[in-house]
Amino acid sequence: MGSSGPTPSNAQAAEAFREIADFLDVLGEKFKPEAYRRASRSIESLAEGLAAVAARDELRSIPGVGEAIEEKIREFLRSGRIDYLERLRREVPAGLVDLMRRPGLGPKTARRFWVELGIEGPAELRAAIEAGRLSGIKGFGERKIEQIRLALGGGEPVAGGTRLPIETVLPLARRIAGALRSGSPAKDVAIAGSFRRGRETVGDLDLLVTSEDPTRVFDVFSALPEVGEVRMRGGTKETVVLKNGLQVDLRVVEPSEFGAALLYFTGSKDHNVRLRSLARERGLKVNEYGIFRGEERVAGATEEEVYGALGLAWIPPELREDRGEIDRAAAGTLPTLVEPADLVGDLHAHLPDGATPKDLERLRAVAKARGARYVGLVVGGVRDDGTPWSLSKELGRAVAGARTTEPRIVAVAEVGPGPLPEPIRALDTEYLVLRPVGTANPGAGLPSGGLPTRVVAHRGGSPEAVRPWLDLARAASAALEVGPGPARADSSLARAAREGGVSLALPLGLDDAEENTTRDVAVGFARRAGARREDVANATGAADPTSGSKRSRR
DNA sequence: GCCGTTTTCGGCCCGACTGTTTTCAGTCG
Repeated sequence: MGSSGPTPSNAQAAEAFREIADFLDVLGEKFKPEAYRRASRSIESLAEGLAAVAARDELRSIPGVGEAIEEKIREFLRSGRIDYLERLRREVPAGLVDLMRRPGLGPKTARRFWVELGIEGPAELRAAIEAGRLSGIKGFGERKIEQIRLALGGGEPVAGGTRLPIETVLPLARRIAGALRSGSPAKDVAIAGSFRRGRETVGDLDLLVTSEDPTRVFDVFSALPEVGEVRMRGGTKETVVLKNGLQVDLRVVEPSEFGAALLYFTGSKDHNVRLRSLARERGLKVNEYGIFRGEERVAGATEEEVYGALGLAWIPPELREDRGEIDRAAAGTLPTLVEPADLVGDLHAHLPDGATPKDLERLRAVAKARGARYVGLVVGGVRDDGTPWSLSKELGRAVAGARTTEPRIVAVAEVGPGPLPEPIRALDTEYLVLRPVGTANPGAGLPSGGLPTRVVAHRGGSPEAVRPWLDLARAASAALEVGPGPARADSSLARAAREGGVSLALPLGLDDAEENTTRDVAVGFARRAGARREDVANATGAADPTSGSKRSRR
C-alpha cells in the first residue's frame, strides 16, 4: 500500500472495488454493493490498462463507472490506495466479510452477529455457538445453528469462487450432456451458464433438460461416474458436486418454457437485468418461465421467440455481457460470428518430440477430418534457453513431400523477437510464428530475416504486459493466436486485437483427443471478442499461406 | 453508486428454497 510506486494493475483495482462492495454489504447498503461489483467486473474484463483509459479521459465509458468511481480510480492510479476503502477497513472488521461468504450466511446475518452479539469473525462465532449464546435468539433454531457450525468448518472460507478453466470443463460437460441424451428420458439437453457464453473460466455448470420423467433423469444423473455427491434434489432441480469439485445444477423444465429458461440461466446477469428493464418499458415481464403480458404468456419455447417478443434479434450467447449487444440486436446490426466450420487450416501446429513420418501422416489425417486444407507445421525454431533446433532430416523430407496434396503441410519456424539465428534462416520455411522464446523480449522488435511473421502467440497475463506483443502483431500484419493456455490470447485481448485491426489465428487443436476442445474454446473466445469469419486469418476467405509469394523467394 | 425513448430523480430482476415462521426474512442463482 505504498503511496507511490508502479501503476496498479486492473486486477488490483477490480479487487479494491470488490472489497468495498463486501464492506458495504456488511453495512447493510442496498444498491451500492452491486454498483461497485458491476464496476469491478467491467474493469476486470478490460482489454487495456486503466491508466491508458484514464489518459484518454474515457473512464466514464466503462460500464458501471460514474462520477464517484471514476474519481476513486484516479485516486488509485495516482496513489495506489483509495481513502474510502481505507476508512471502511478501519470501520468494519474483515472477519465479517469472511463470515458473509460462507454458505448459508449472508450480509444480513453477519451484520446481526456483529451488532447484536459483538461478533467480529469466524473464531468468535464458533466460540459463541459453543457457549450457547445463539440459542433462543430470534431466527436461530437448532437446524440453523447446526448449518452455521458446518459452514464454519475448516476455518478458511470454503471453495468460494474457485473457477475452473473452460478447457478443463468442456470435455466433462459434453460427456455429461451426452450421457443424459442417450441414457435418460431427457429430451432437449443444453448447458447454460458462463460455459455457454464461452467464458475463460467456469464456476459451475447449469444443465437444462425437458423430460416427462424428471425422477429417472435425476437417477441417471446421480449415478454418472463423474458425480461425487448429491447436494439436493427437489421436484425440478438437482444439485451435485463432481469428483473434481465442480458443482452441477440440473433443471427439468416444460418444453413451452425451455427457451425462456435457457435464456435466463445462460445470463449474463447484467444481460438479463437489461432485458428485464427493456421488457418493463414495453409492458412485458420476463422470467425463467416465459415472457408475459399480464397473465398471458407471449413466448417461451425458444430463445428466438423470447428475443423476438422484445423486438430483438437472437443474440449469440458469447455476446450476452451487456456491452451494447442489446442495442445492436434492436438495430439489427449484430455481427455474424465466426464458427468452427469456417476454419479451413491451422497456422501453428507442432509434432511431439521424437515424432516420425508416421506421426506426420497421423497429424494430416486428423487435420483432414477437421476440414483443414493446410497446416502450418513448426519444423524448427529457438528453444527457451536460446539454442536453435529443427526436425530430423527424415521428418524434414516427409514435410517437404507433403507440400502439394491436401491437407498441405507448410513449414514454419517458431522464433522470438529480434534477429533470426543463422540455422533458422537456413531452414526452408514459409513464414514465422513469433513467441517469447530465449531471452528476447518484445522490445527487440520483429524478427528480422526476410520472412513474413504470420502469427503472434503470447498472452503473458495482464493486458498491460501483453500490449507490446499486440503492437508487434499489428506492425507485422500478423494474426494474434487466440485460445486456451498460457501462450494464447483470451477473449478480452482478442477484442483489443480485433478493434485494433489485428486478425486472429484460431488453433484446430490437432493434438487434442477427439473432443475438439482447443478449437471450440478458441472459437468461443473469438466469438466473445465479436470476431466474424473475415477477422480470422485461417478461416475460409482468408489468404491461403500455401499460395503466398514467398515460394518465389528461393 | 449508476443510469436515462421513465434523464437530474427514483428506480435498481425475480422466483425457489430453507428454516423459521403464524405471514416472513434471508440466501441463492
